[in-house]
Parts: sequence; structure tokens; C-alpha cells
Amino acid sequence: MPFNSTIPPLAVKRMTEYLAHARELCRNGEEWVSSSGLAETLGLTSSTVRQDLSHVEFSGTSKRGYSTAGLVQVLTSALGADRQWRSIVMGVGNLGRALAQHREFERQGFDICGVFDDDCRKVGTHVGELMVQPTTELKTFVSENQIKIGILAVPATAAQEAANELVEAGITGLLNLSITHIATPRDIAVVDARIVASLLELSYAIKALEE
Amino acid sequence: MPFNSTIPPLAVKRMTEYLAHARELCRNGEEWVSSSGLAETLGLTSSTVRQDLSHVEFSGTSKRGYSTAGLVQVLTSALGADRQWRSIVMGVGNLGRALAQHREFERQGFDICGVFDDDCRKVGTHVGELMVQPTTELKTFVSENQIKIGILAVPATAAQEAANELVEAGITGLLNLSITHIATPRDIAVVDARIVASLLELSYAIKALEE
DNA sequence: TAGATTGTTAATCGATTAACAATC
DNA sequence: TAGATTGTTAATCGATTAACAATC
Repeated sequence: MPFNSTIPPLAVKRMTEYLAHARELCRNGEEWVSSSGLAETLGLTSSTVRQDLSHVEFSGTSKRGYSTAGLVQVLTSALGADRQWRSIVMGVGNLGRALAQHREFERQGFDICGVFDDDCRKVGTHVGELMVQPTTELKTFVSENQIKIGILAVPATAAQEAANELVEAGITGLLNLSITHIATPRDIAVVDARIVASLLELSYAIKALEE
Repeated sequence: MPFNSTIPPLAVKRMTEYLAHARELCRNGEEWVSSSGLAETLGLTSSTVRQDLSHVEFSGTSKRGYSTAGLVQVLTSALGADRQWRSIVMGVGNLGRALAQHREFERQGFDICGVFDDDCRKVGTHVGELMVQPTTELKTFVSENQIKIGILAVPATAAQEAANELVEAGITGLLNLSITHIATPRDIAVVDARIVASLLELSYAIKALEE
């Protein structure tokens, strides 16, 4: 039970799925779920589920499994989603605008506080309740509002530069929605959302099925 | 050199990155890239890069590395992106609308031919050049237009049912943008886009950095 | 030629699974 | 109690890395 120590990356990925599923079960009034129940719906083995949950300070109950409410609570906290992460969106194209208004983010603890774009035709217009700001405001806004996360929704060609500006402005984590690989200092976390990459994986998977 | 045989999933994921980077190098007029060059920009070892590329019928050149144009060509084909995949979007919320208009998809070989929603206030309105259709039209549209891919952009609560309708209508691959896990018959490929899950991973990563 | 880089094998490392005693 | 399920160890499996001969 190596608590506090880092959880293996693949286990972290699966924990996001356990969390989503436990939430759903909770909503449906299910009080308990077994490792084999989780495994079956998510296409894993029960061993993997139990192994993963051993990274978290939470015990199941013999004969019944894991409390769904307990799982939601402990996984939310293990993933760091038991707080609001103040975030901003860089790039107000179709995708940036959609993400800024995506209710699911707020529900999961990611609070979009600002939207930025350098296109002067966009600055001053509104995205939901937020007004588009120019990137000259970035640094002030990030420090005054304690923004931690930047969501990168600019075109691929502008992605690295926008990332540099975000880092310079003081954010500590980046969600990259472009296909470009982003380089950052080692104390900045970057996660790629891989939307286009996922379509390519899908393309490969369909091809493989056809053979 | 096990050609034709399946490429390990993790190698497929990296290949999408090699492809994106090779495209960028090509665009910038770079003719050659070495395994260590690719490794450095993508945060891998050169061994991994060479091992991955051994799954593909393509040779590097001693002293120079890999031809960027050659890489683009062979990776595009290995991933199955050397053709147009006719696709539709299910769910015309913020996200669905944005994805339907996202130019990057078309550029990569994914051609969005239709958008569907069951909200009667949305049916008949336009998303770019496409008119929103009700799901009663799904089956006919999919078979008449040889649609292969369904992009699932409905709310989590409606995701499984929408997936069922897509499968029933005859699609063979699904890109799931909701957090919900989707169950499908074994001959249907599903890839999760994991946007919200990526934010949770980011949250964990930032937490880990802070410690 | 000398040096850089590939392709491939073998070694290492990490992740998954199987198995089973402990528990309720 | 008997049976189901956890938590954990050990075994297996797969993925990554190191090393190096072959090549240009």
C-alpha cells in the first residue's frame, strides 16, 4: 500500500474510468460494486481493478465489494478533482468556444474563468458569459485569478508559442488540444487530449477488424 | 519484421505522434529525421522509435535517418488514413457543432458528411453546410452514404443509446467524446477521446508536481 | 576512411494476471 | 456456516531500453 507515492500512469488513466462509472452507479442508486463488476463493464480483469485500487487509501468489504459513494469520494480526491481548478481557454475557434461552454468541465471541478485570443475581431466578443481578452492581458489575469490550467485550443501552427505564453504567465498545467507536441519546462504538466490522434487510432482499429 | 500483423496499441499511439511530427518537419522543408531526433522532440528513447518503426515496411538510411516524406506516407497508410473515412456526428451541442466544423478532421482524412440530433428545435438548422437530421434518418443515411465512423457528442446519459443506434445503423467505428464507457459488439471499434479524463489526469499530474 | 545511424537481439523493467489466504 | 469477495504475493506477460554488428 504505497500511499502518497505516485500512482502508475496507466492506473491513473483507469481511475478516471472507475470514477466515471462509480458516479453513474451512485446516480442510479447502486450502493455497491465489486471488482469483477467494474472489470466487466470496463473490459478489464478484476485483478487489475483491485491492484489499481490498492494505490488508494480505501478498503472494500468482503462479500459486497466497494461502496460506490466511497469510490467516488476517494477517487475524486486521489485525482485531485476534489477542488476547483481555475482554468482558461487559449484560442476562440470552434473548439475553444465549445470547450469554454462545455458544462461537464465545471461539473468535474474545472472552472473556466477566462478566454483569450489574439484575433482583434474576436477580442471583446462574448463566449457565454466570458469576454474574449487579448493575450497581452494573460499574465495579469493568471496571477490575479490564480489560474492553474491553460486549455490550448489554437491552431497547430500557433500551439507552441501560445504554450510559451501560458507558461510565462504562470500556469502550471496545460491541456493540449492540438496535434502538435508541446515542449515545456519540467515543472509544467502537459496532457494531450488527442482528439485527432484518437480518430487515427480508430482508423487503424477499423482496418484491423476488416482483416 | 512482422508486417501485416497487428501493431502493439502503444506503438499505434506513438505512430500518430511520429506522423504529426513528420508532417510538420516536411512542411518546414526538413528532408530527414533521425530516430534520436524524433525521440528527443517526443520525449522517448531512440530505441523505442526504431522498434516502433520496425512494425512498418519502411527503411531508414544509415547516417541520415528517415525520410520525412517517406514517414508521412508510410505512417498515414499504416494507420489507415490514406483514404477518406466518411463520418457523422451524433449530438449537436457545443462540442458536436465544433467538431463538425473542425477543419483538421477533413485534412486528416475524416470527412464529416452528416450531423444528427433528436432535439426537434435543432433538426433542420444548419451546422456549416450540413443540415441537422433526426435520428430516424440515421439508418438510411449511413447505408446510402457508406458512413463508417460515428462521432458521439451527446450528453453522457444519452451516450449508450446513441451508440446502439449508430451500431444498428451499420457504422463500424465509434469515437466516444462522452465520459461514459460504451459497450458495443466485438466487431465494432470504439476509441474514447477522453477530454474530461485528460483534465483529470492533468489534475493528478499537477498535484504530483506540487509535492 | 571514419563516423553516424539503422535494425535487431537480448536484457531489463514494469504492468497484468493468477492464485489463494483472510475476511465478513 | 458456506460462499463471495477482498487484498496481496508471486508468476507471467509485454513493453522499453541497452548494446552492437551492419551499413552507407
